[in-house]
Amino acid sequence: MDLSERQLQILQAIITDYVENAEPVGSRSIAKKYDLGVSPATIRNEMSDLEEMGYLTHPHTSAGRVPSDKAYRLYVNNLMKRKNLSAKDKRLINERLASSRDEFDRTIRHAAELLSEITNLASFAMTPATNEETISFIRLMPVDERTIILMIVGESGNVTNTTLRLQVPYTQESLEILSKNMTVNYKGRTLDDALKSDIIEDVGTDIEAMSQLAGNVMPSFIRTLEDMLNVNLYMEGMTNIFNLPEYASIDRARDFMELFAQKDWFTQKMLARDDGVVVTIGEENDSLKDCTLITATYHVDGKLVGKIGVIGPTRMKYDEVTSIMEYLTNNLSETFRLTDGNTDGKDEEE
Amino acid sequence: MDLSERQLQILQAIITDYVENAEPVGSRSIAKKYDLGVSPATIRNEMSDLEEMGYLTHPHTSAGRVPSDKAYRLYVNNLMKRKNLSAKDKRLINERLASSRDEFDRTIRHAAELLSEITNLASFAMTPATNEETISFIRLMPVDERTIILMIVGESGNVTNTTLRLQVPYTQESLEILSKNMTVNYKGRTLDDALKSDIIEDVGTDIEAMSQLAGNVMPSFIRTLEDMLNVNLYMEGMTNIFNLPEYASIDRARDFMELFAQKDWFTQKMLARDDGVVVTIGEENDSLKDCTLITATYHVDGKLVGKIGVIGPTRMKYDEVTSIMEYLTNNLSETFRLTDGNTDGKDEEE
DNA sequence: AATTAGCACTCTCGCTTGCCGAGTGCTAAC
DNA sequence: GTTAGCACTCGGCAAGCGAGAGTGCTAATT
Repeated sequence: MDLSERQLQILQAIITDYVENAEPVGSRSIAKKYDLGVSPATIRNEMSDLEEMGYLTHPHTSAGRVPSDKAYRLYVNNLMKRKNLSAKDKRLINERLASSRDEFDRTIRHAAELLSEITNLASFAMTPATNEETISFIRLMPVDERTIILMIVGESGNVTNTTLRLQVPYTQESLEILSKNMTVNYKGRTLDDALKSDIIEDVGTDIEAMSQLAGNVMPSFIRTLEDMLNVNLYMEGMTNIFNLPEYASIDRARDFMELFAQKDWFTQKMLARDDGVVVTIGEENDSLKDCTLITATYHVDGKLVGKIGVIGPTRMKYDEVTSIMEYLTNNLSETFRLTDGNTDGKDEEE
Repeated sequence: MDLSERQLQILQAIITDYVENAEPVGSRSIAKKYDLGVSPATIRNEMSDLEEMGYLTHPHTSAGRVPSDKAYRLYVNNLMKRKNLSAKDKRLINERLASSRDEFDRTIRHAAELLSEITNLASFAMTPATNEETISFIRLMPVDERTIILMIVGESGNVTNTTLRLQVPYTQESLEILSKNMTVNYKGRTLDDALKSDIIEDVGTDIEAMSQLAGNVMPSFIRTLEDMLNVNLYMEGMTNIFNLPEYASIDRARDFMELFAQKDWFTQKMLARDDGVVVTIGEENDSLKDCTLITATYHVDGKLVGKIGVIGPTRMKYDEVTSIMEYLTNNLSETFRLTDGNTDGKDEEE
C-alpha cells in the first residue's frame, strides 16, 4: 500500500499549495499550476484515494482537500529536501550571534529572536540544562554584619548567588571555614547529585557557633542549587501567530497564549524531548494538537545541552524551518565551544 | 459649570453599570436599578447634558451611553471611595509574599502574580531601579587558568557577576590587587556615577602585567555595571485580557500583546512614571489609548524604589484595583524593610 | 420651571432567503 | 487508465425583514 509516484507528486503539490495559501486546494488548481500531465479528473480520483488512505481531509463536501498530520509526517520523513539558507539569513545569523559572543544569556535570547524573525513563527530558546554541571567551589562572603553572599560556581563558569540575612552574627573566620568545608564536600559533584545528598548532615560540625551558621546557610544553599538547575526560557515572536489565518479566532489565539503563560510547565515539556532536530506534528503533541513543534539542540563545550524551538501551525515550511534551525544550532555550538580563549573584549557592538 | 449632585449620581450609576456589564447603559435601566426618584425621561435629559459636557459618549444614535475618559478621570479624582480588601485577598497576599521573603526576585514575581489573580487583569512588577545603589565591593575570583569571575556587590546586598575568559594568563596575586584597587576606587559610588567616570583611566597602573589584566577586565566591568542597572520585569496574566469583551477582536488583542513584546521599551515607560499610585486613563497614555494603566511604587530599605502595575481596559474597577495595589505595595515595602534581621530560614513553604 | 408621559424615529442584531462559485463524485465516452 | 461532462453540495455573501433597545422631541402635568 505504498503510494505511486504520481500520488506522491500530487500530495507534494497539495502540501506546497496549502502551506502557501492556507486554503483547501482543488483538483483544478493543482492541474493548472503544477503540470503533471493529467487532467483535473484524474487528480480528483487520486485525491479520493489519498483521502481514503488518510493523507487528506475534506472540510466539507464541496471544498478542496487539506493535508492531514499524516501527510505532513510523510512529507517530513520522505519528501522534504534540505533548503539552503539565503545569504542574507546566514549573514544575519552570523552577525547577530557574534555581537554578543561572551554573554551567554544574551546570545541565547538573540537566537530566539533570530528564529522568530526569520521564520515568522513563535520561537523559544533555553539555556542549557545544568544537571550535569559539576560544582567547582562554594564561597561565602561578608557584606555587612548581618548579611552574607552565598555563591556557587560550576566547572563551566556557571555562577549563581544569593544574598542572605542571618539571624545570628558570624565571624569572618567561620565563613571561611564553612566555605572550605562545603567546597571540599561538594567539589566535583553534579548539581543533581548534590541536591540528592543529605545536605544538612554533610557539613555537620562540632563547634557550636559553626553549626548554627551552617544551619542558617544550608536552606539557602539548597535553594540556590535549585536555582542553578533552572534553565532560562526566552520566548519571542508570540504575536507572529496573530498574523496567521489559523489563529484568526480569538479562542485559538487565547489557547495558544495561555500555553506559554505556563513557562515552567512548558520548559519541562521541552526538556523532555530528544536531542537533535525533532519535529512533532499536530496530534503527535499531547497539547497543541493543531500545532507543529520543532526543536533542536546546541551544545556548550561538549557537556551541556540547550534547546531552541519554533511553534506554529501544522501548515508550515518544514524544509526552511528545519534548515534554519540546523544552521542556527551549529552556529551556537560553534560559538560556545570553549577551546579558543578569545571570547572577551574584542567584539562588543550593540 | 460644576456638575449638580444629581448629575454626579447619574454619572456614578452609569460608570458602575458599565464597568460591570461592558454594555452601553440606557436611561430606563438606570432609573430601575438605582432609584434616584426620577423618571427615565429626566435621566435622559441629564444624560444629554452630560454628553454635551464630554462625560458620556454615544456609540450610535439609538444605543445607551458609555462613560468617556473624562468621566473616569472625574470618578477617580472625586467620586471613588477606597475599598476594603476582602479578608480572603488579604490572607492570600500575606501568605504568598511571606513564603518567599528572602528571595527578592521571586517575591517580586509573586507580587505580579497576585495582582493579576486578584484583579483578573494583566499585571507587571519590576525590581527596583538601582541607579541610586552604591557599590560595596568588587571582587575577582579564579575559576580555572583562563577563566575568572567578576563580581560587583552593592550596599543593599545586590550582586551581579559575569564569568570572563581572559586572553592573557593571570596570577592569583594580580587578581587580588586589581580587586582591591577597584574596590578602593568605586566603593561608595553609585552605579550611575561609576558608569559615567572614565573607567579605564581609573585603575591605571604601572606594572605591565597588571595593566594588561585590567585592560582585559574593564570592558566586562562596564557591561556588568550596566547589567546591574537593568531592572527585571515580570509580567503576568496577559491572557486575562482575552476574556474581556473589549478585546474580543483579534486586532485589539494583537496590539495589546505586541506592546508587551517590547519589554525594554515598556520598562523605560514605566520607570518614567511618578512615584505613588498613578492612574492614567485612555488618551492620557500615549500608546494604549483605550487602556488604563495603574502603577504603584514600593520601597526597599528606604532608598531603592520598585514598581508594580496593572493594565486593563478603561472600564475597570478603579476602587478595588487601587486599594489592592496600595495594600500590596505597603506589604512589599514592609517585607523589604531591612531593619529586622529575621528574613531567612523560618518561612519556606512552597 | 422642572418633570414626566408619550410617541416617532433610528440603529443594531439576528434571522432567513436566495444566489454565486468552487469543487466534488459519478457516469459514460475515449 | 484517462478524460469530459454534468448534476449536486456546500459555504459565503448580500439583501431583506422584524424585534428590541434607546433616544429625542413635544406636549401635558405638577
